[in-house]
Amino acid sequence: MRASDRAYRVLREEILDGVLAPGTALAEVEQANRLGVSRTPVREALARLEADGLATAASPRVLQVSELSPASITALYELREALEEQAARLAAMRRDPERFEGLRSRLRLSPGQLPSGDEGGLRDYYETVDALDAELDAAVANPLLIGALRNARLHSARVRRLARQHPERLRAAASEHLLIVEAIIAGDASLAAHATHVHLHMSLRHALASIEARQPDGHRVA
Amino acid sequence: MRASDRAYRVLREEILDGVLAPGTALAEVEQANRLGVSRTPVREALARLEADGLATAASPRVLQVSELSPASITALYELREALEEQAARLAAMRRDPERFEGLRSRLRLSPGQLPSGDEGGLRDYYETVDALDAELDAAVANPLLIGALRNARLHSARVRRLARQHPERLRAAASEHLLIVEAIIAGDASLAAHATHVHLHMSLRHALASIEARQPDGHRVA
DNA sequence: CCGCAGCTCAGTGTATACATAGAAGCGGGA
DNA sequence: TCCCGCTTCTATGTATACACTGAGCTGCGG
Repeated sequence: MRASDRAYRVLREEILDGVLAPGTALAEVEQANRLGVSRTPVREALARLEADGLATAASPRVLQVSELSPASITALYELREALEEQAARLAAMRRDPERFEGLRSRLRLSPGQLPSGDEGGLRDYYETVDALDAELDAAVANPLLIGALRNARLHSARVRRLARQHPERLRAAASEHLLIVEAIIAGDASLAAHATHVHLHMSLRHALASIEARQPDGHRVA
Repeated sequence: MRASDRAYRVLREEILDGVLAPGTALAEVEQANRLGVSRTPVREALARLEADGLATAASPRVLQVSELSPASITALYELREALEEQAARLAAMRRDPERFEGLRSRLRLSPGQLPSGDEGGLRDYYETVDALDAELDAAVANPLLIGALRNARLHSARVRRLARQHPERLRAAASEHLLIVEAIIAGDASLAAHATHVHLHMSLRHALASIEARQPDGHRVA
């Protein structure tokens, strides 16, 4: 694999996981030394991160890890609303019903598996959600829309790892996802879109509450 | 200005204008020689173009100017629907009404100025549309959404320059825009979104018809 | 003591040299 | 004549050298 790709993935993962906290300066030489490659691939990786919105140019010469504030999370959900409702609509219109049946089964089982509390159930659930995303992409069959969705998912993953996930919320999310999948299988575009809206609304509410609970003063998250 | 920025802008403009036709290979050395800079800034420019979706990696080593087919135009409009309806909704909710009044006046005058047929009226109209985009961005106040919108506008500009613009269509577009602006001033989010939907529908229909008329066999546009 | 000018230097922006891999063309053999 | 394999060569990927700008510090003058 190319060194620039590795640099990009490492940096991206570190930003998503919070290892590189918001506001951290991303200097070319420093990261090049740390990652054991030259400035050239690092430079390319940083450019990609900036294009993704995970890094922001604070001034012409300094690049920082993007802030993750309640405001920016709300903004993310406004974008997701636009993209995911459209995706759900189009998927319901274009899907091959059979391809979503496996997901329906898995989501029906999820509520029972999640309260177990072990790590396995949670990772399994996220794999199901990822599979749903993949099927949505396949059904939507719109490269531009998929590209925008992918970027939004990047930021979503960051929020997901910041917000503490309670089992009860995950169970609710699973049933929300189930409704979306059922609407898609039924070819009900309107229901798919509205169910997506509901899911995003609940998800945002939970994310904000979870972060607020963790950092009551709001100072540690700028 | 940085050489990489210049390279990016030149290449972008050439792609939008069709000087670099869809399918054209974008080789680093070739473009570097042509633009009079080294490979380094060209490399950065090409990476940005690929991130924009204006260039596509045909194989791991060859980058090409993206195709512009009826299918990809339809896909673009599906993305614009999602983004611009959301933007219109949010703008209607958050706008400072006074900032849109100038646009309203200009759009009311547009139909009378456009039939003149001269280049000035047309350029003036596009400036009005650009100003509308800028006011929308300001009102929406959502960096992520604005970023996605900007990218969609890039592709829209490409379609606009490909499709022949009849004065009658531009007059209709102006009145569609006027309705959107009036809805935003009135704070009517639902109307703003629906008016945007209508505008995009008419615009897509016109664009497809215009391209079909120009290239009946569909061979020159892959 | 404070403010400004000049300097130093760290870090980016660009150019270029080197490494490498993929593709195309050529030659030999069946 | 066709196919396979080798070679060569071109274009990308990476490293590094050089250029330059902007920020911060220091020292002088008021």
